[in-house]
Amino acid sequence: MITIKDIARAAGVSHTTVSRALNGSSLIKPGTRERIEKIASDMNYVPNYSAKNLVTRKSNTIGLFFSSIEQGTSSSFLAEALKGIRRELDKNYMLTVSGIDDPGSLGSVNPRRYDGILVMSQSELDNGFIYHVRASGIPLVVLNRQLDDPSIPNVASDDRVGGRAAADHACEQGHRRIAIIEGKPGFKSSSERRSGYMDGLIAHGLSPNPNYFVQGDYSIESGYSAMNRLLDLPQRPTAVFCGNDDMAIGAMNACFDRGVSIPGDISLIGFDDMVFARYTNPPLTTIRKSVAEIAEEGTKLLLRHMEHPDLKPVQHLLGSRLVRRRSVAEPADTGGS
Amino acid sequence: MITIKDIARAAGVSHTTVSRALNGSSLIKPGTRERIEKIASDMNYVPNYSAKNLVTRKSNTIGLFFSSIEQGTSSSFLAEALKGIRRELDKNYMLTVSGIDDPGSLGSVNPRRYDGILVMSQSELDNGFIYHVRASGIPLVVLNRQLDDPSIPNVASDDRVGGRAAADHACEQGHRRIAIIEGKPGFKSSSERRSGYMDGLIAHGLSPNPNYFVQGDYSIESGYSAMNRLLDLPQRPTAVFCGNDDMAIGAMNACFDRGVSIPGDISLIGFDDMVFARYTNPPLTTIRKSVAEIAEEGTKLLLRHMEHPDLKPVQHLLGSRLVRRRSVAEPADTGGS
DNA sequence: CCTTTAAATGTTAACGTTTTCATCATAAAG
DNA sequence: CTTTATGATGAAAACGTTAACATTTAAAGG
Repeated sequence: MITIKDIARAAGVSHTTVSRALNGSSLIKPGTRERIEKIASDMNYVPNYSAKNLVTRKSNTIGLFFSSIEQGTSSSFLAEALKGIRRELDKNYMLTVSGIDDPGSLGSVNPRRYDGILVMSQSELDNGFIYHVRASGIPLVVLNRQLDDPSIPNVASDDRVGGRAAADHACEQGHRRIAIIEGKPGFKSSSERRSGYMDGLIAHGLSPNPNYFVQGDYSIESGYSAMNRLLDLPQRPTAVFCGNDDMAIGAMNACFDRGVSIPGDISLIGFDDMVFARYTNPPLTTIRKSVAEIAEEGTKLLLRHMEHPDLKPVQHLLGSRLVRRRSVAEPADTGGS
Repeated sequence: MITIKDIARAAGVSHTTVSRALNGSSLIKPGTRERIEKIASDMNYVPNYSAKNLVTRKSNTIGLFFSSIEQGTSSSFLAEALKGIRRELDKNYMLTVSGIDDPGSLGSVNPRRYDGILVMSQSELDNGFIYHVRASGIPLVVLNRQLDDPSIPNVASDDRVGGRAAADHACEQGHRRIAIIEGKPGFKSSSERRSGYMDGLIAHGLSPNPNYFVQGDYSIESGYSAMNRLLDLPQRPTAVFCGNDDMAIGAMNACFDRGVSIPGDISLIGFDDMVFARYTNPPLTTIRKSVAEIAEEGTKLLLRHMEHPDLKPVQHLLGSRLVRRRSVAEPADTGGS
C-alpha cells in the first residue's frame, strides 16, 4: 500500500510537503501542488485514515443510532433517515448505523469512535442511551421525538400542529363525531397529536367525547382492535383520526372485515404519510411528516454543533401538513349540502 | 483521555504488558492480568481504535452498500438487512451504510477503511461497483441478487423456485389462464421468476400464452398499468402472478378502480412477502423471501472469507416458499367442485 | 550587493497501539 | 550449586499521518 512517503520520494520533496499539498494548505506553491496531486493520483494513493485520525483526534465517522431496529413496521423510517442524512453529510464522513439496544452499543460510544451522534428516537426508553452519549461529551442531536429537556439539540415534527390539522380537516368536512385512536401511551408524540386534535375540536366548538378516545400503540394490530372498539359503540363516530398510518391501515382492515365503507360510513385520517398511504383502498388522507427532512435538518444541526462545541442547543419542530386523498368524505347524516 | 501508558504507570508495569494483558495474550501471569484489567476498568479505559487499526492494518468496520438508497419502495429491505447482519456481526465491528451511487462511494472503497464489504444489490447497474470492490481486494459478498459470475460469493433467494411455487399454486387451485406481470427487464430476478413460472405452467400441462406476459418494472405504478393492460384483454386471465409485492399492490389498485373483485374475479400472487402484504385487502398470497435471512447468511459467509482469504467463492440460494392468504381462490368459470 | 521579510519547504516529534527482540527471573535438571 | 530451559516482562521500533519548529529560497528595499 502506498503512503505519502512514497509520493514524496517520487516527487523529490519531503512527506510533509506532500501532506500539505494534498490537504490544501495555503503555503504550497501552486506548481508543486499540482505536480504532487498528479503523482498521487497516478500512484493511486489513498490516505490511511487510521493514521490520519490518530493524529487529528477525529474519527471521521458519525453514528446513527436507531431505537427498535428489531421492530418491523416503521422500517421505512430507516431508509428515509439515511437519505436525509447523506444529503447533508460530507462525502468522506463514514456513517454507521446501530440499534440502541444492540449489545455493545453503549460501550462503543466514545469520542474516539464518533465525531458526532444522531439518535433516531421513538420512545422515552431511549433516554438512558441519550444521556450516556451526552455524558461522553460527543456532539449529539436527537431526531424524530420531541424532547422535554431543552439542553439537548432536537429535531422533530410538530405533532401538535399535525393533530390540529387533522381535526380541523374533519371538522371542515362537516364531521361532529370525531374519534381518535391514540399512539403508544407515554410517548410524547401520542400526547402531542392528541393535544392538537383537541385544539382542533375546541376551535370548532366541539367538546371532546370521552368515548371517542381509544388507546393504540402505533402498531397495525392495535389500530385494528381500536377500530373494532369504536365500531362497537352505540353511537359510532363519523370520522377517526389515527395516530399514525400503520394504525390507520389496521383500522381500515377492521372496517373491511365488518363491511363498513370508507369513506362512505366512516372517514379516516392517518399520520406520517408513508409510502403505502397512497395505495391503500381508498388512498389514505393523512398528515405528512417527512423523516428525510427531519434527518436532514438534524444533520445540519449536528454538523454545526461539531464545529462550534458551545452552541446553544435548540429544539427545531418541522411543520406537518395535511395531504388529502380519498379516505375522508362528508358525513352521511349531514347530507350533501 | 486515558491510554495504556497511564494504566501502565498506575500498575507499575510497562505499557507492553498492559497491551498484552488487555488483549488476552497467554504470556501474562494471571495475577498481573487481573490487576491490570481491574485498573483499566476503574480508570474507564477505552482503547483508541485509530492507533490499534494503524498497527494491525485492520479497520474493524464492514461496509454495507445499498443500491438505490434513494428509491422509495423497497425501503424495508434496509431495515431487514441490517437486522440480519447485526445478528451475525461481532459486537465491536462497526457497520457503515452507504449508497452505491453516493458520491464518493467508489473512492472510499479501500482496504484500509473496510475489512469486508456487503453489497445489497438490486440490479446489474451495480456491477461496476462490485468489480471495483473485487479489484481492491477487499473480501466481498453480494446479497439479494443472483450473480452470473461464479467467482464472487453470493447469497440470494431462489427466485426460480419461488416463481415455480406461485405458478404451481395457481394451477392447483384450478386456474388455467395465468398471467405474469414481470419485473424490471434485464434483472436476473425477473427472468428467474419468469422461468419458474413457466416451469410450473408446463409441469401442469399448460402452454404459456404470449398475451399473458406483461412487462413491469417492480414499481407500484408499473403493476397498476400492467394490470390494466391485462384487464383490457378480450379473454382475461383468472390469476396473475406479480413479480413482487409492490406490483401486486399496484395491480390490486387497478382492480379496485375497475370494479374487479379479488379473488372473486381474479386471483393475485405476489413475491417478497413484505410487511404490508398481510394488510392489503384482501391479504396478499405471496412468496416469502427473507431479506434478513439472506443478510444473515451473507454476513456469515463474509466473515469466513475474511478469515480465510482464499476460500472458494460459492453461490448460496435460499429457499422461498408460498404463504397463502386470501388473494387466491378457485377460478369462477371452473366452478366450486 | 547586502539586509530584511515573506514564502516555500524540510526536520523532527508526536498520536496510541502492537510487535519483535532482548532481558530477567524462576524453576527444573544435572 | 551451576546450568539450562522456560515463563514473564520490558525496550525500542514501527504503523502513516499532522503539526511545531527550523531552515532555505526568493523577493523587495535600501
